[in-house]
Amino acid sequence: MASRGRTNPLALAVLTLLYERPMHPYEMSSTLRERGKEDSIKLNYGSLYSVIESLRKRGLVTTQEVVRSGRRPERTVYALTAAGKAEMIDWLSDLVAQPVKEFPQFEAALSLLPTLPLEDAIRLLESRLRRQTDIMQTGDAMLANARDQGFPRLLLIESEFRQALLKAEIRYIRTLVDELKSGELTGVDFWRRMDELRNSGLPREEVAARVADMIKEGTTWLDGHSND
Amino acid sequence: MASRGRTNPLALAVLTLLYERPMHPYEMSSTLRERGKEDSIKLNYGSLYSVIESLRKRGLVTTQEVVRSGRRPERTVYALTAAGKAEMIDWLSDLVAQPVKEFPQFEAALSLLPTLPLEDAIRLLESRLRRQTDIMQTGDAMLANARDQGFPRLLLIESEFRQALLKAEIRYIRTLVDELKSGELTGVDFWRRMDELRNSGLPREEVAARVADMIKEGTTWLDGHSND
DNA sequence: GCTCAAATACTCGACCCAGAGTATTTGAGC
DNA sequence: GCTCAAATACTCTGGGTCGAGTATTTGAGC
Repeated sequence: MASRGRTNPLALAVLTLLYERPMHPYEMSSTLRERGKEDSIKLNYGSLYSVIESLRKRGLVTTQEVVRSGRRPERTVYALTAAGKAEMIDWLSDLVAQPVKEFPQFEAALSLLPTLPLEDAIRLLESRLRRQTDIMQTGDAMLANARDQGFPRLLLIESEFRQALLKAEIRYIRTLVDELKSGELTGVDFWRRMDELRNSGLPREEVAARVADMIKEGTTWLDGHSND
Repeated sequence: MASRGRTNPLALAVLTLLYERPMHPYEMSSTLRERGKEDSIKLNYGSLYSVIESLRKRGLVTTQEVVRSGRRPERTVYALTAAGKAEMIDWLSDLVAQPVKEFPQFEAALSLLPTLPLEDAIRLLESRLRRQTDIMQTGDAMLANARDQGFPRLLLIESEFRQALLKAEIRYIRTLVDELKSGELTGVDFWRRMDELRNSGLPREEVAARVADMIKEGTTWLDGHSND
């Protein structure tokens, strides 16, 4: 298995493009942009040229020819090798079938949320909700429009997927805000006491100690739930 | 706004830990692990030491003391500065309130899916569904168990959130598989014809041309839907 | 009191990536 | 036919990240 260097999905996109026909890097970037892939695959020039060079070193693509029109920079045209085609199929199949653990920033933020005062956290979450709702509506409008134009849904599944996740996110946060406000989420009472402690300028070590205690009180639940 | 160098959320986690009390790096990593944060914030030693060094350079933490017990390596204890506390609050607030565009690998995979033969794609998606379902059940069991132990839900919101997204993902893929099988998703008919073309060893350029045509036929729908 | 695995505590180098910078050419509008 | 913005086509550098490697110490079990 040549599963080294499967970090940047942009490299996979390059392989799929060269599966269609030989291309030079700049053309790859414009094609990806035209097809709307830059919404799903992070694309920037620096990375593009360096992933292509790394594919070449690994023997997955070859430089087919170097053309020059006028005094423009040379355009190096790349083509897919047999190994490249195999790697493309293997990598893509893997991405489809194997869920990989990812670390969305907002999940990190949630895990640190009680560091902020409760009231602030609620305000910030509500502000996020408004923005998310805007994004969701724009996306839905775009999809509806595309459908009306007769654009095949097959080429929009990644956007539909993103919208589905976005909606789930919104639903979860809405519920969370409600439960924070009503205090029905267990631990919120404690959060309130923590905020009071922090406000009434007690020695920070005292506060820290109590906080640590409260967090500790129940860490026995930690058992293996690995996924790779 | 000192919003440079807000790349790795691990740095934010470090700031929140030092907000509780001074610590040395290894203790930070064990604390994060104990509290189950490594599920939500990617943690590895190499990054830990380098993000701390970068925080120090930016004046957000200071080295408080260097202790040595026995002939063990020295432990450098770090503390939060005033600027560090401000940055922590600002950064965390930002993460909570501002949705950031991310690029999950599976979304990339979906956007390239029609590169694979239809039947293979379906098989792979079904295989993913099985794995996702397993992960989901493990997660639900873990959450139920924690709740039974009296563990405060407040400290589990990031896991609840992850489960909510996972379930949405499963729902979407289930529907997608159904629609691929029934052919009710527009464009699947075209996918089938593409597969036939590729199978009946026609000149690759011929195939490529027809594929490109089909993809092009409808790219006018592309209008701005930016979010940053 | 000996052994060996696990925990403690970090270091290092190779690779990867982002984004600003560079230089030319085309083409729309006056 | 001149100008200037947009498109074409990359290059370079600095910083970030990963994961394997190193070296000591504790402690459980025989």
